[in-house]
Amino acid sequence: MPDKPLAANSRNQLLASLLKLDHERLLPHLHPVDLLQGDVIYSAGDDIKAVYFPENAVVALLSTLEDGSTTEVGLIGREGMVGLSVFLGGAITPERAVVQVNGKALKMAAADLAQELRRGSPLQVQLLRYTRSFLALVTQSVICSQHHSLEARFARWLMMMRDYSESNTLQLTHEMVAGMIGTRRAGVSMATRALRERGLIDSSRGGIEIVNGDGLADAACECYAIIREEFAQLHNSQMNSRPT
Amino acid sequence: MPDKPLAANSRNQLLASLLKLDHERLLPHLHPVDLLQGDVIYSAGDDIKAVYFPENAVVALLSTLEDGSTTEVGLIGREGMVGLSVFLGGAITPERAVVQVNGKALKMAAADLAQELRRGSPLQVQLLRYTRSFLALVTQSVICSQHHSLEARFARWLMMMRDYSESNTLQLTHEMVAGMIGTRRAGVSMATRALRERGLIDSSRGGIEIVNGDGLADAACECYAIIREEFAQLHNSQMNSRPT
DNA sequence: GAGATTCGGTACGCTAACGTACCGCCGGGA
DNA sequence: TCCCGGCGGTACGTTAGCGTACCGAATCTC
Repeated sequence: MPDKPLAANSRNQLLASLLKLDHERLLPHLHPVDLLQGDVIYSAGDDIKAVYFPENAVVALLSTLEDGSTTEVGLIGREGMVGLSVFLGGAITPERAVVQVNGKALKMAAADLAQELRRGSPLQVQLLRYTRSFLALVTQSVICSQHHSLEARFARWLMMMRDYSESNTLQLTHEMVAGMIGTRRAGVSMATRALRERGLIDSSRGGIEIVNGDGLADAACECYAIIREEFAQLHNSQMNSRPT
Repeated sequence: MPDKPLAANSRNQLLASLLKLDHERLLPHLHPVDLLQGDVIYSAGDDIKAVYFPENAVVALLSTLEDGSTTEVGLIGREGMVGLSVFLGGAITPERAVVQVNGKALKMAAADLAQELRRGSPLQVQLLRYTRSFLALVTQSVICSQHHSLEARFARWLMMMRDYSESNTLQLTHEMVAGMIGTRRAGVSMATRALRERGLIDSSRGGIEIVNGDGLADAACECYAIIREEFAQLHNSQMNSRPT
């Protein structure tokens, strides 16, 4: 099975898994947008006016507590959609969605998505599957943040960012990472040093480079492999239901 | 709006929200079963042969790590369904499901559920809504286990169990609680003592009694109120779409 | 009622991570 | 070119929670 997307198809796997017929019906409602790192797509409690199908952008869902501390509860990339709540029957989003990696996405009005789903679109089945994988991701994060060390979680997060962005070079400050994995900035600095001393990453001001992906995967907690497996299955099922 | 269920309706809110017509069509496929504390409904990786709509039973979803440590990632009661994965397009369950509180549930073959959904049942919409709330629950647990103290999480958990079981008396050992909130047994013992000294709970061998619910709610982290609110909304929407 | 088993209380040393703070450095803007 | 704000390195005291272990009490079994 070739990995090359059909010309008419989006690089977003959710959309790419649709039959050409369905995909073409959606096309007029899909508007390409550029997402820039730091862009806030939704704030907590926002009405969702549009959903986004990332093509090569990566978006993080952040949960915030009363005291201001935050933790990332999910990452969304090519395989999914930002704004799942709309699909699940809600109008507002409980979390902040922030762009982590620059890239393109296809924007669609929430109303258009609702309309498409009402007509019994195959997109429904794909979104259900994606919801399942996303739920698995969040679920794993619960036990991960309960039992795994900062360093192991950091390594997992770096690997996931690498997979999502398909790049070994990540532009981010320790402060941002701290907000993602839910710790202090100083903790990230120490974990960075530890991983650098093990020869797994290289770091500079505002950036981290992964120099030994395999090693970093070993340094990551088991959650990395589990989540990877879940999304590999999702990817397979998306590819299999794809037109030839 | 009376809280008294219609004679024909189940005490499970998901089912109760269906139109009489739809509900009656499902009836032949719904088999009452008694769930006993400790019963393992699914083990991790199991094929899901049946789903369960709890009426007054409470079921916990547990995630387990390689080293054997466990954490509860979700609770399911009257408002939902055990076996969401089936609805989300999966055949196997990633987590263990264990009965926490004795009670009745309605069992339905996975195949029957799939069939019902294929015919475009209103159950679909209800399950989507429930999925949304469940996802919110898991999401909140991520940030909770990252930032809140053992004692606060314990208090939250007790309050949630109280709400689900509608009883101030919970039968459970410290060991079991430890497996739920993902800590040591000894930690639960200490937290129990702390809450008892504050006059919020009473404890005996194999049991905990909540003597001051309001106080315990205060002792719980903010996550309790957030989740409660989410499920209150779900409950409202379930009641509103219910036949009169 | 004796013996076995489970359960809870408590203690000890230990470590990961916290909150905080200070400082030097790099890089962009005036 | 200088300055200033952001960023990262590092340190210090503190603490929550861990792993472990031991003991007595409650409960179950026969």
